[in-house]
Amino acid sequence: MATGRTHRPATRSRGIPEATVARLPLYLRALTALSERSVPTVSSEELAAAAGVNSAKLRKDFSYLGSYGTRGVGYDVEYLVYQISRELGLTQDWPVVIVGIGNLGAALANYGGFASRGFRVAALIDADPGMAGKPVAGIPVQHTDELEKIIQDNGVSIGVIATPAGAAQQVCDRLVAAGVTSILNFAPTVLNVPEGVDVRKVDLSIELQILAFHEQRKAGEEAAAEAAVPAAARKESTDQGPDGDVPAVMPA
Amino acid sequence: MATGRTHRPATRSRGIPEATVARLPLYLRALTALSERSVPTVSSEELAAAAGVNSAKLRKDFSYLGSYGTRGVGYDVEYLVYQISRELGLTQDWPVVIVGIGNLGAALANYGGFASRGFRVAALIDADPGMAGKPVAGIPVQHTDELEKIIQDNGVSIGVIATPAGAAQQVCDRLVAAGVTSILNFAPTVLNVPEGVDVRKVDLSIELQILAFHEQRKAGEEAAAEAAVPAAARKESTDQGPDGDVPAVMPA
DNA sequence: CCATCTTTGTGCACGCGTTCACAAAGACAT
DNA sequence: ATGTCTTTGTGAACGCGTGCACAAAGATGG
Ligand SMILES: NC(=O)c1ccc[n+]([C@@H]2O[C@H](COP(=O)([O-])OP(=O)(O)OC[C@H]3O[C@@H](n4cnc5c(N)ncnc54)[C@H](O)[C@@H]3O)[C@@H](O)[C@H]2O)c1
Ligand SMILES: NC(=O)c1ccc[n+]([C@@H]2O[C@H](COP(=O)([O-])OP(=O)(O)OC[C@H]3O[C@@H](n4cnc5c(N)ncnc54)[C@H](O)[C@@H]3O)[C@@H](O)[C@H]2O)c1
Repeated sequence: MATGRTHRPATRSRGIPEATVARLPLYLRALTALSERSVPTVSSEELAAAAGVNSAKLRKDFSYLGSYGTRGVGYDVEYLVYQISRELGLTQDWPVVIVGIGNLGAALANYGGFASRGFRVAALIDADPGMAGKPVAGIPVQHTDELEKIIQDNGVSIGVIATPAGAAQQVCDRLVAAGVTSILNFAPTVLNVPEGVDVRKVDLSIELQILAFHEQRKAGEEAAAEAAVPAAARKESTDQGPDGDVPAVMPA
Repeated sequence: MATGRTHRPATRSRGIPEATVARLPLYLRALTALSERSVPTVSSEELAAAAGVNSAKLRKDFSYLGSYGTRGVGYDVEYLVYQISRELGLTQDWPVVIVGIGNLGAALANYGGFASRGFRVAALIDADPGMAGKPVAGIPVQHTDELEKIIQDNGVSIGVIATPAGAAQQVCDRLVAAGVTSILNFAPTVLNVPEGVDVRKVDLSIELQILAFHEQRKAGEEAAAEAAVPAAARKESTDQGPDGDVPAVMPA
C-alpha cells in the first residue's frame, strides 16, 4: 500500500474488534439453529460449545455489542439473532455480482447459502461472449461490457471475483471504479485496491499448503518420537529429520 | 541449533509461528512467478510488495527458516523457492480425497491448482449411488462405502469435505477413523475432531457477512460525516444511525 | 423479604504478532 | 585494502486477542 501516513490507529472498526466480527457469523449460525428448534434461551457455555469457541471469549464478544444477556439465565435466542443480524448489516438486502462464471463461479451461483442471509445474486458476469444470455442457476449470464451499468443500476457494493488469476486485477479495478467497495476474491492473486475498499480472499491452494505443513510436522515428530509402530510406511525421499538445517549448497 | 530447551510454551509449532506459516504460500507464489521470469534475486522490499505484506514482516518470517539472504543483494529466488517448498512439505506428494461431488466438489475436482503443487486428487467420493463410476474431471466417482479402503490404499492423510452441512460431521468422523489427519471443510458446520487432527474451514457465507459488516459501517460513517451527496439512495427500513443502541423492547 | 444458586460481564495478565529502527554483513568500486 | 552503499537480520516496544477468575446481577425458592 505505502500510502502516506494515515495517522489513525489502524482501521477504526466502530469499536468492535475485527476478531469478534469474524466470529459473529459463527454465533449467528448456531443461534439460528437453536431458533429453528424453538429453544428460547441459551447460556454462554452452551452456545460457545455449539460455535466451537471458548465461553469467556463469546461473552466478551457479546459485551462489545451491549449487555444482551440475563445473569442466571443466559441469552434470549431470538433477540440475539436480531441483534447480531443488525450488527452485521444482514437486516438489509445486499445485491452481489459474481464475475467469472466458470467451474467455481457456476458453483457459487448455484449455492443456496447466498439467499439465506440477506445476500442476493444480482448478476452473473463473464467475458466469454458465448456465455452471454445462457442461464446459470436461473440467471442469464451477462457480458463484461455491461459490468459498469449492472453495478450502478443495482446499487451493487459487493463483488465476487472467480476469474482466472490473470484477469482478477483488471476485473477488480473495473468493479472498484464502478462503485464496488467490498470484494471477495477466489483468484490466487494479491489484489491492489484503493483505501476504503475491503478485500477478502478465499484461497484453496494456501489452505492446502498450510495443512501440508502441519501434516509434515506431525509425520516428522511421530517418526522422531516413536521409532516404532510405523502405522503405514510412506513418506520416504530425503526425510532428514525434523530440523532440516543442513544448508545444502548456497547458490551464490 | 534450536533443539534444546524442553520447557517450551504450549503447542510448540516446530518453532515457526502459525502466522508465518500462513504467509509462506503467499511468498512461494510470488517467488514462483519471479522464477518463471528468470529473475535471479529479489530484495525483501520487492518481494514484500509482490506478496502484499510489510517488508519487515517478510524478513522476520524468513528469519525463522534460517539466514537465506545475502546482505546488500537480497534473496536467491530459486533457492528460496526450494527452501519454502521443503518447509511446507511440498517436495513430497500429497494424495487428497474430495468427499461430496456436487456443484462445489466438481469445481474443486476440475481445479488445476491442485496438481500444480504436490497435491494430487487420489479419489472423488460421493454418497449418491447414481454417481458411482461417472467420471468427473477424468476421475471416476466412487461410492462412500469404499471410503475407508480408498484412504488406506492410497495413504491419504488430507481430506476435503464438500458435502451438505448435515453430512459433514459424519463424513469427518469416517475420514478421521480411516486415518485422515488434516481436513479442509467447505460445509458450514463446526467439525469436532480428536486432538492431532487439523481442520481448516472455507466458509463463503462468513466471508460475505464480514464484508457486509464493514460495508454497513462504511455507509454509516459516510452518512454521518457528509450528510450530502447520497450517491444512490438505498438502505431504508429502520435506519437508525451508526450506533443503533435503541434497545427496542427486550423480550423477557 | 431473604438466602441461595446460576450465569453474566469484565478486570487483568499473558503471549503472539506486527512494526520500527538500526547495527552488522557483505557487495562493489576505487 | 579501504570506504561506501545496499540490504539483511533482529532487538525492542507496542497493540491486539485470549482466557482466567471473580464480583455483581438477577432468578428462583422458601
Ligand atoms: N475451481 C475451483 O475449485 C477453484 C478453487 C480455488 C480457486 N479457484 C480460482 O478461481 C478462479 C476460477 O476458477 P475456475 O475453475 O472457475 O476457472 P474457469 O476457467 O472454469 O472459469 C473462469 C471463467 O472466468 C471467465 N473470465 C475470464 N476472464 C474474464 C474477465 N476478464 N472478465 C470476466 N470473466 C472472465 C472465463 O470466461 C471463465 O468462464 C481461478 O482463478 C481459480 O484459480 C478455483
Ligand atoms: N457451492 C458453493 O459455492 C458453496 C459455497 C460455500 C459452501 N458450500 C458448501 O459446500 C457444500 C457442498 O455444496 P454444493 O453446492 O456442492 O452442494 P451439492 O448439493 O451440489 O453437493 C453435495 C454433494 O454431496 C453428496 N453427499 C451428500 N451426503 C453425502 C455423504 N454423506 N457422503 C458423501 N457425499 C455426500 C451429494 O450426493 C452431493 O453430490 C455444502 O455444505 C455447501 O453449503 C458450497
